[in-house]
Amino acid sequence: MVCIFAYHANMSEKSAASSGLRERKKKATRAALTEAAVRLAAEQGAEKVTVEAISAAAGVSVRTFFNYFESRDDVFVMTDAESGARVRRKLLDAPPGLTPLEALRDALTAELAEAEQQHELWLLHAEVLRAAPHLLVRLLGAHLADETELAEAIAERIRPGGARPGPTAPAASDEDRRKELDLYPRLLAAVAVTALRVSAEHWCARPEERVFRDVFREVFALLAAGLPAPPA
Amino acid sequence: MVCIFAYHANMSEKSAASSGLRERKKKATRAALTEAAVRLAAEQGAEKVTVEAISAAAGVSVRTFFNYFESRDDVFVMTDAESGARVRRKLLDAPPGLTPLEALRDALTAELAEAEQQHELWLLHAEVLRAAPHLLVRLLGAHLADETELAEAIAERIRPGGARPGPTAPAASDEDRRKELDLYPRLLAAVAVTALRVSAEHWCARPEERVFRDVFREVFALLAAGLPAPPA
DNA sequence: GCAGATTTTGCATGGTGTGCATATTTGCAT
DNA sequence: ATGCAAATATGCACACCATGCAAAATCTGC
Repeated sequence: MVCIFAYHANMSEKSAASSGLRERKKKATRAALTEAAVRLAAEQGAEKVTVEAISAAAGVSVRTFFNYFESRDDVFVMTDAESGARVRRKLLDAPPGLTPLEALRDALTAELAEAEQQHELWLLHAEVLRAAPHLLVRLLGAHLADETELAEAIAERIRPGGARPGPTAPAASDEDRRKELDLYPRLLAAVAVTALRVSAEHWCARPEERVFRDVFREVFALLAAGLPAPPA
Repeated sequence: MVCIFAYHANMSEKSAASSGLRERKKKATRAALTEAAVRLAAEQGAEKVTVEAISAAAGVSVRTFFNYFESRDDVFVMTDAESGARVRRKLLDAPPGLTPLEALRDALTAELAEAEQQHELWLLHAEVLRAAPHLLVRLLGAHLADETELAEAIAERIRPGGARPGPTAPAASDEDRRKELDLYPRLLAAVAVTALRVSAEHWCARPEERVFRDVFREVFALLAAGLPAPPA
């Protein structure tokens, strides 16, 4: 039950194509489990779905399920382990003329475009999460796990090379890395993740009214303007 | 396992002094359970603490534990059920000259001052949560539950009486209430909660450097300025 | 005190999660 | 192909989590 923050350790260990079949089979099993879980949850409600049912639907044993997911709830999170890394890469590669907030907005926009490919399952997933706030919290937790790394990328973009005012002791452990982070990168990362969530929630509540990108851009415009009171 | 979002239903039902001893005893039992849980967790790590141990330390049966908390993890959240209501009240009572962001900042500041009273246990709690990110996520979930209500209060402050542009169909259910909310109040509420969290995390990482209120005010200043890139 | 409501408790039951030993599958070199 | 080493899947045992139910203990108002 160490949990949430380590459940893609499997893939990241030697991720890059350590060997074809093994890697592919693991990805397939993992995908089968998540898809089975989401489809079952869409039918009968997330709380009614047991690990046994999911495992059976995916054609593996219950024990194998727990080899892939630390807990039952984790299977409903469905986070792409490499998504965070892509966003950070895009952030660092963005034109230097952009403000941090703009660069972050564009990086997230690009990532969202890629996520649109699994459209159908994604929507089903959203439906499940709406009915089970409990699981939505887990998803937030997954995003939270990426937050510190995103903050580090932001800090790197602002001050390439890592030069920072103040004491520059060499930081090794995770704990130390968190302490070394400035307030601004942490805040920007956290606010960006929040902005993404609010955009998603608001758009999900009225999907027909506007396309998602418009909501997303309005949110970032509000942030850039300092969250002014809207005109009466 | 319905969870997280309802675990203070007990007290809010008839909260206001339905009868002296009963109410006091319930509060005492609940407090004893949370305090026992936090102290045990501080000693041996949150994951090692069983419900049985907590119940024993608090002098009640295991079954009684589950009368107070929907799940084992909930005991570590330690959220004051009335805190959200106080913040909303303060927000609505704030001087009309303040911007929404300023009013929210002051309301939260005032609430934090009250929370300082349980200083010692609060710090112990922070220590436990740092070692168990899993539980920190639960706390975020608790805050998330307050978020929608906070957003409603913000909307009310902006437009007293609830007059909003667009279709004004009477909204009854919770689902409908969420749909009716504008983007701005939702965003402001979410960002404020996030700002609070980041402030707390940053301060906890370097408690000796600055007092908490200073960190908190800097965060809100950054938000009001539109999150500009910090000076090199 | 007493009747009625509330709370606590023990017990039974089923789902969740982990360690360990074993069987199977895969990668690789021969 | 064949055999060996590493990784993976599985079954089983066991502890913990969580809930429903009925009986006992406690509190409230009279």
